[in-house]
Amino acid sequence: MASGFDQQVYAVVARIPAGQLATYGQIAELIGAYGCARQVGWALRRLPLPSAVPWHRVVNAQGRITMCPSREGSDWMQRELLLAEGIPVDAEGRLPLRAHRWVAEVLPAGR
DNA sequence: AGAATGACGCTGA
DNA sequence: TTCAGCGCCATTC
Repeated sequence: MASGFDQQVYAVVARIPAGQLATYGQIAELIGAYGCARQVGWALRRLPLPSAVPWHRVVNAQGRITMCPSREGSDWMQRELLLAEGIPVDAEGRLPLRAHRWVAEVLPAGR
């Protein structure tokens, strides 16, 4: 069952604009759970597919898709979805995170 | 209740 | 830049 934590994660992920990326740690921090980046990963793991949440826009701070056998290949699906968003993903799962970094618009008039 | 695991992050080598 | 180790914290056995 999706716990409140999971709902918060989905809510934040849903705020990520198309073509932009966010990290697990960033999501965790936005929901007030700094240091719980792993829990964010679990929330996405429990996320059934297909889902209305753009989970594919969430990657690790290393700027690479977390390729893990526990995902039953959903990691490669994420790569396909990112390519569809216009984000070039390397065969090793690496992507231009710095160029597509999503910045939560909660700051006063950026810049 | 205790120990092990995990879609992570950071620092050091 | 890549690899290894340690730390955080909730979930699972």
